[in-house]
Amino acid sequence: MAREMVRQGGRSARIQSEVHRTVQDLLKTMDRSAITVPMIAEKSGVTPSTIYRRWGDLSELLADVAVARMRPIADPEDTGAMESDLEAFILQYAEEMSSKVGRAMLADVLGTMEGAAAGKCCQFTYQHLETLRERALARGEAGFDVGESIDFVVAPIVYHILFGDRELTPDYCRSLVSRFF
Amino acid sequence: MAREMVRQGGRSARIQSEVHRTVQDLLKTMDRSAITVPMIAEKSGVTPSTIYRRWGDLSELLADVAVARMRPIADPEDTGAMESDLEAFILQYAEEMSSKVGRAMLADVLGTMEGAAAGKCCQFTYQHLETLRERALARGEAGFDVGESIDFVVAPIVYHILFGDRELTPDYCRSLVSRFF
DNA sequence: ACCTTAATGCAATTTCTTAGCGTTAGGCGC
DNA sequence: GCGCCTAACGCTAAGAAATTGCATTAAGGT
Repeated sequence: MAREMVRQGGRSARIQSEVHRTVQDLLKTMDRSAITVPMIAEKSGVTPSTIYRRWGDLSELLADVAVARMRPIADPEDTGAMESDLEAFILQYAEEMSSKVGRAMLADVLGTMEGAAAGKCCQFTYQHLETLRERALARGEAGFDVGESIDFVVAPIVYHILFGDRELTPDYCRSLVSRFF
Repeated sequence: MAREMVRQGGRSARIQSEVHRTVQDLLKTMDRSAITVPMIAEKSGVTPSTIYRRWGDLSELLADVAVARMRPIADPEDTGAMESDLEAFILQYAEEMSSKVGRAMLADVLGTMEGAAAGKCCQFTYQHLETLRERALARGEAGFDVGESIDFVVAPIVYHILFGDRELTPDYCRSLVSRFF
């Protein structure tokens, strides 16, 4: 579910954004395990059956909301040099994702194998890295392999966030970046 | 929930293993999203309330089962040399985890932040790697840093499994290992 | 402006979850 | 071994959530 809307204007869109907003509000206020569909329905002024029909179940709705929140609004900061660009991006990425809401979003996105939630969300970081790479090339720098940067830098960060087996200090993140180059 | 049992013999243990077995059976037969607590209860001859009391909810039960399945039964194979040891271990790890049930287990384990499911399961791979390291040292080889091996080899594999953004070929896994050394 | 139909609302039904209470059976001291 | 204590279970009823059919609303195209 969580289908692409066939009708993307008017009431349908209004309900989608209303539901999304309500979910985000609730995520701030309470624990995710306490959130229910009827609860979201009431707070957003929509009947539960509408939510079930459009999103299938709670986990898919949460995944949908998480993906929407992860969707980038701006390109990563331009610091003037490739390595510092990547470092800045990674530090921000690590901070966002390791926060309480960030981990919740990751869990929501990975929690449902249905839909392309995980795929979409990993595309976002891929695109950002691609932007950094092109920017580097435009400057005349050597550039870097985006796939390898994911293996060397992004993957370890995500791993440690998910399994909670290591503190994600800025120093550690920086060491990942410098190890990559 | 999914607490360590206070009483670990007799009926309680029998029920636990019966429920676990039933869950594993169901996972083979049907999609995870179709499995319900009452369903497990009936097939295992246990009342639903018992399951809810012991495990809290379905996701925690699934996580518990997944951790139990991931718990290693034997040390990794001894191939005679450190690099081939690690390669063999990683190839098996990648194959197990990228399978349908493997991905489901990962999702289950990561799906619940309650309990230490994720922590336990990442400890298993840590211990295996530590075994390989000690084995290497006993042979007089240089050994390797377990944490770094996770960053360089395990993390990329897990990342690509979870986000489904890349085919996990044996060649790719081998390249991760050789890149690490 | 009208027509078609996707999408929603409502309500009844089914299914799942929770909680109280009595019963069973480990584990422990004797 | 024998009996006590209580963790853990089964049963049942109440409560909450999920599903489904049918009527209604409102996009989007003609």
